[in-house]
Amino acid sequence: MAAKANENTYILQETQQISTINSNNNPGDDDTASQSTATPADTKQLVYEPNCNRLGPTSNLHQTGFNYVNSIIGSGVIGIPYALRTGGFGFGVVLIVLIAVITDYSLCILVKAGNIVGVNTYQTTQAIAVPQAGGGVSIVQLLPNQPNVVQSVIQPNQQSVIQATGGAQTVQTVQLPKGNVILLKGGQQVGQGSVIHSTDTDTGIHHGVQILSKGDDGSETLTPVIFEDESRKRREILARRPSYRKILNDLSSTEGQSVVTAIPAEIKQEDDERDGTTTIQVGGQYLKVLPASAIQLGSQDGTLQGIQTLTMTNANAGSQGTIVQYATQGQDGQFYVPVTVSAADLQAYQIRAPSQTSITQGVVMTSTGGLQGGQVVPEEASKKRELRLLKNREAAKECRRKKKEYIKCLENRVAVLENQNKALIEELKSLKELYCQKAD
DNA sequence: AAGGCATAGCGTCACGTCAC
DNA sequence: GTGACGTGACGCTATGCCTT
Repeated sequence: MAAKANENTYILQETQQISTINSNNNPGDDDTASQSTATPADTKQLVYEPNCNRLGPTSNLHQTGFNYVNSIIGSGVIGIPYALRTGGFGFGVVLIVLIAVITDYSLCILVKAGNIVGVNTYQTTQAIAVPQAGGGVSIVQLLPNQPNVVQSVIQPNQQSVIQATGGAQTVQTVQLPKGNVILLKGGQQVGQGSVIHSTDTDTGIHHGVQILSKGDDGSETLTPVIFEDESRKRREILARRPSYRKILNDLSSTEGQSVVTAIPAEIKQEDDERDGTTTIQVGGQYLKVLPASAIQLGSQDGTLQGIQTLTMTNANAGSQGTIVQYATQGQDGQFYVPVTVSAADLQAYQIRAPSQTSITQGVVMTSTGGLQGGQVVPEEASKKRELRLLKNREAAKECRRKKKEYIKCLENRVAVLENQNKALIEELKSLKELYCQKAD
């Protein structure tokens, strides 16, 4: 996809927070790039992020000026980040090159000390940065192989303009106010997952960069740019296998939800308003307390069908009740028998088996901790294993439930962000129209 | 109706993490 | 070090949908 001539507009909005770009994660890289450590002797170096979302490789640096960046070819269209050490500037800033592949063309964004200083779209881009007295890159020339030239005048912390002349894929106007939204027009595309290496050592705050691409058909896509350190954090989080309990606890705390805690340490109780039953937590498990009247051994039609095992384990040394687990051909489950129920009473406890299951295997009842109703007393090892399996079974259920809830949360968040993106696009539209009117 | 396929849910195992 | 817990991975089963 070739960018149409004179139809490229880049607008940055809001304060770009990238003030120091500190690359890392490059195997073998000494990772010393910073504003204070880079020296003119430093070789300009692209630092490759092996784990970043990127396509293609090819970056070659030239000692003169900026760097030489080959475009990355790929129909997938993806942002490709490289951090630069640019000691050649004499003041040791670290720059970023973000390449957004546009099929055969690339978008090159150079970020210096809080400002994006150069934007270009060429198949191959070569840039020269000229430092100015007082610090900062004030003039940037992007010199592609083709006769396209982009010149920019960058003033630190001020709106800057880059202009280009000539060539079929000329960038005509690049505006760089304090901002972080890049608007592309003229059929350009920027893929998801673009990454910018950044570390704001002063504030630690990163504002998301979003790239708005406008297609030939008028469609617009706003693409968030993921900062490298955010990406790294995400990878770290993923590597640590986050606990959905923690996630959901966070969600619960933010959403004002609470957990019942007014029950003694070992057993927590809460009432389920949905079905009127009571749920207790025993050693981390959540079990439903069933009154004798509610428990019937046998299906609704009175036949014993489907239950293969009925296991009773006393998780609390017989002082607080017994966990009863039943296994059927179709569905397993468990419930909690309070301590007030005697062994004789237990005879009255019956399992309300799922209606779709059938009981033909007989019932095996085992118990520990004083209840003598069982027919088989398992050995210690098998008892422990049974308990472990029981707990793990419940834990797996809980984990899956939380995972589903978490995924729903993410989906909701996606919907919210999509709406926000739409709103931002509309805002950009209106601002752009306003700007054009004033320009006229 | 039968078979194939995709999907969801479950139980279990293995492993990492954490608290003690 | 050890046990408890959470979670990914794997295999199995049930269910629904589609095709033949």
